[in-house]
Amino acid sequence: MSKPSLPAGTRDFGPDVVRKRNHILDTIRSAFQRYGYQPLETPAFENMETLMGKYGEEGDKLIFKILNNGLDNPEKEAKVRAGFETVLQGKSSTDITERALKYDLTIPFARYVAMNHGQLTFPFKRYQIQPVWRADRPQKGRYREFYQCDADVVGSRSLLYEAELACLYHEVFTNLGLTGYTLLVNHRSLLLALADRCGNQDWLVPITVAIDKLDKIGLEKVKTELTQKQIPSAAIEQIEKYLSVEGTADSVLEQLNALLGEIPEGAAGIGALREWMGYLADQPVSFRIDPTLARGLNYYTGMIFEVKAPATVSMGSIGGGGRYDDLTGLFGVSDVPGVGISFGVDRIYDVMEALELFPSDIAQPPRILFFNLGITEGKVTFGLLQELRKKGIAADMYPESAKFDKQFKYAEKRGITYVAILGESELKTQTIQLKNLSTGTQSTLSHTDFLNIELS
RNA sequence: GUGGUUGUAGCUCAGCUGGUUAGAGCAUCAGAUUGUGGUUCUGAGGGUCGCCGGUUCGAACCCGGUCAUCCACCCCA
Repeated sequence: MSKPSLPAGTRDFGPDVVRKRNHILDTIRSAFQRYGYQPLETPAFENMETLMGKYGEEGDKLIFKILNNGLDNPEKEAKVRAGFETVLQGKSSTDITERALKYDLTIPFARYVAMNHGQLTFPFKRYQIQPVWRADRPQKGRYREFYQCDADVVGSRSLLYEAELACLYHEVFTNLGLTGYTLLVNHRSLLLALADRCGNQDWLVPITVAIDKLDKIGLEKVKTELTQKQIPSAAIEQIEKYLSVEGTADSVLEQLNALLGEIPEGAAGIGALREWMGYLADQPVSFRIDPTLARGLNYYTGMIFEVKAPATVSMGSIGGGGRYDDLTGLFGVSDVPGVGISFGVDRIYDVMEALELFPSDIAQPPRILFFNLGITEGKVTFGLLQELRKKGIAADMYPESAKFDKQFKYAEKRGITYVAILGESELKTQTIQLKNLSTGTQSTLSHTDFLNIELS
């Protein structure tokens, strides 16, 4: 029997961790509800065709596939062998795997909307807090099973929603005490306009992939990568101009206007950002327009968001989102535009742990531990224990008669402040001793007085 | 998927150029102390040195493989 172990990239969450996670999840959930989003849950796994091809080529590789049952059925042997050949060629075959674990919450949501669009009232706002799975190689801040918290609204093109989602980010991170975050925004149309300016809109993907790395690898390496991707040098000059844009939001938009304003997509993107900023003018939301922000998921078409953790913790992005014009079109229902954001709870947890942002009173041990001093005494003690529990006071009792030393130490380890002692002599006098472990004070009380006590 | 790091007690780690019986701190258990904890003292239990093979008179240590781990790249929350 080998030692038990966990699959790579997964974790158990002990009591302390769950409490802290719940603190984050509760903060997010209550904000979602205040903004009028409704809860939704979808299955852990979906049909393969629901997920495949939605996240790009890289994404497909990272989808966890579930092996079909009954592959040993002799009647299916030919099919299974053919399917296996397909898999060996690096493709996927539903003859081997027809289901896969969900990779994010957005695509399953799109599937849900496509299946239920007849019943839904638009604009439909939903939030969803569930685990997702990625067959990535784990490393810092990257897990194979992690939670996403998404808020999306479908059925409207109004930029009011982009504005409210920015407020939502601000509210959640402020309530968590994570004030050092940065909200980066951009508009896909600007990137499209840049590709156009360079001479070919098909260059959108290679250009965005390269410039997205600017702050990581520097301008020279970005230019090298663009050259390698056969982007002509005249185009790279344009890109370099685009990348040099910086400053306040207004100044960035002005510079972009000079660069891309003549191109319809450019004008549209700049206009959208201006309108969005108008809604936020009197809101406490802070953000930065980052023309290099691209985001990998290829279904985004409008504004895109990314939340960066404070630079001191090197954690990369702890949230992201954007507008997609036609996500449900992938499932045969067109004309349902949407916009949404996501919180990466596991990374937020890591960041808050690193910055020591969790409140210290997050542990909730029972208030009182009843000592166990024998079966006869225990009967009375158990009765009092249940009375306290009925009154809503968290209390616990030591399971068997043991030395005081042991019972005291147990109370301390669990962080319990009060112990209640009912032994032979208290049994006779129908009293109980209540001791406060942090002050050391102790008093003898009648049972009724004890049950009415106000704990400090 | 590619490259590297590290695997020694429940946890964090020592362990010399290969040399008798592999250590420490914390944790656990017991006692000092049979109805009053935190501190202290004493003692005990706990290890196939990740696993498999090789070199050697001899391997925790050197070599090969393998598994796990963490980190970086790719990509991403």
